This record gives sequence, structure tokens and C-alpha cells, in this order.
Amino acid sequence: MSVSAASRVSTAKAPVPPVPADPMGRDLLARFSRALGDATRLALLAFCAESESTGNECVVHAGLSQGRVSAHLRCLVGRRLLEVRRAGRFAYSQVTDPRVADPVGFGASMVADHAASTAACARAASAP
Amino acid sequence: MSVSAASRVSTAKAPVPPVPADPMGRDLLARFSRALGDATRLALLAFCAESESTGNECVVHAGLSQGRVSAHLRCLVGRRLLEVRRAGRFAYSQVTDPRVADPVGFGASMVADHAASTAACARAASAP
DNA sequence: GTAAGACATCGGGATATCCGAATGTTAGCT
DNA sequence: AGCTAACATTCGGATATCCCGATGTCTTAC
Repeated sequence: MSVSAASRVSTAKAPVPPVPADPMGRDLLARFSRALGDATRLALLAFCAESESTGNECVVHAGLSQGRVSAHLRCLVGRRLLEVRRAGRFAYSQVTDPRVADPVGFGASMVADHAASTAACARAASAP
Repeated sequence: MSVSAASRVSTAKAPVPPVPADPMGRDLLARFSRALGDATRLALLAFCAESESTGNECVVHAGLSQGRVSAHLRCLVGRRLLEVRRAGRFAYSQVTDPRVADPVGFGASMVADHAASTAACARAASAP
């Protein structure tokens, strides 16, 4: 089953520490992951993936209030998942870091492999 | 179909779809990301990365109540980030999927690059 | 049979996050 | 100046998540 799973990592020799050892690093990584932990933010990320978009376009695409979308964009920008170019009164947002495709692709493959059970997994007793 | 085949092609052309197009897939990916969005769960993931650990060992390592640690482990198992082997009254948890190292490594490098600003980024007005 | 250990689950309280609506701030237009 | 448009921020309510302590279930030991 999927021998190529490890092909993404050039060597199976832990190229990076699996999880930050220090609590500080873990907290930062947790906050980073939470930025990807919202369907609306993922939709905005997808919307700004290939071409830059104004805030208003994001609002229309997300179908939420302008204030909420602004906060979501600020969150993504704060994690460097999105970059903003200011021009007059417009703010053009876009995904620029090519690495962004990576964790998303991983998560997608993970979800694809276990879609049924992941969806079925009841969110009982305080578990996301 | 194994998604892993479309891994890192050096042609710089979007190797994987950046974000799932369908809302259902985005929601699943969001839930998956939230599983990584807690420092305690990351610590447990690190603790169970190389060798299997019993629930009690996890409780001691995490320094939280047994019930809470059990819920965290259940969350990780539900996302297939952790696997459990039952033996009598013990439950040995361990990270088995080698792909787990990937998103974590990405996030870590991302955080490392922008540690200062990420940490400084105030968590104002409803942004994680 | 009884007791103790390991894990799962159930209340209940505190905090974080999400949301819309209203308000502020800045840039461009007449 | 006065006005509108695009973003940013604040306010208050609803929901989710985190945490502990207590209880339940199953396995093992005496």
C-alpha cells in the first residue's frame, strides 16, 4: 500500500524533527495549525491561491459578513499563509509561499484515505 | 487511487491541489488540522512518535487529568494520527503513518522562518 | 469473590472561537 | 469640504473546546 508515501520526503531519515521539542515551538505550531483548522479560512486560501483577490471579492466568495472575513484574512496573513499588497484603498491578498501546498496536500491525502471513518468519527465529549 | 503518486515533481506546477474544492473536503481537512492545533496533542504525538506508550505514561508525560488525556488520544486516533494496540487492560498508542512527519515539518519550518512575527502577532478580536 | 488498576465516559465551569451588526479609519471622487 | 467605497475594529451572543473530578466498564491479581 502506497510505497510512494515516503517519496515526498527524499530520505526516510527524519529530515525534520517530527514535533518541536520545546513547549514554545509546539504552541506556535499549534496556533499555525489552528489557522488551517477552519473551513472558511481554507476556502479563502483556495480562493487566493492562484490570483490575488480584494477583500470584497473574498467577502462575496465566502458569503460571510465583511468584518468576519477581514478577521479571517488577518489570521492567515499573521501566519504568513497569505500576503497582502496594498494599493490605495484596496488590499489584494494572495498565497505566495509555495510550501503552503504541502501540508494541505498531505492533509487531503490523509483525509482521502480515511474519509469514511474521519467523517463518521462522532465529535463526542470535547474532541474537535 | 493513491494520491502520493503526485508528489513533488520539480516542474513547479502545483503538485497537489492546494485546497479541496468541495466544501465537504474542506470541512474534513479543517477538522484534521484542528487535531494538530493543540499543544497538548502535539506533545502526545511527539511522545508516541518513536515508541508506543500506555495511556498512563501519556497522562504522566502530559501532566493533565487522565480523562482529558484519554479524550486527546481519542481525537488523534480518530484522525489516524495515532494507532492503538490493545493488550489486556492496556492501550499502547503509537504514531505509525510516516506521512505525519510532513505537515509537522512544514509547520515547523514555517514557524521557524517567521517565529518572531508569529509570536508577536496579537490574538486580537477572534483570531486564533 | 473481592479488590485494585487502566482506560472510557459523564457533568460542570472557564475560555476561545465564530458570527453578524455597528462603528472607525483611510483613500478617492465631485 | 462633503461623500462614498474599501477595510479594520469593536460589541455582544452562540457554540466549541479545554480542563478537572467523579463515575462506569473491563481486566488482572489475591
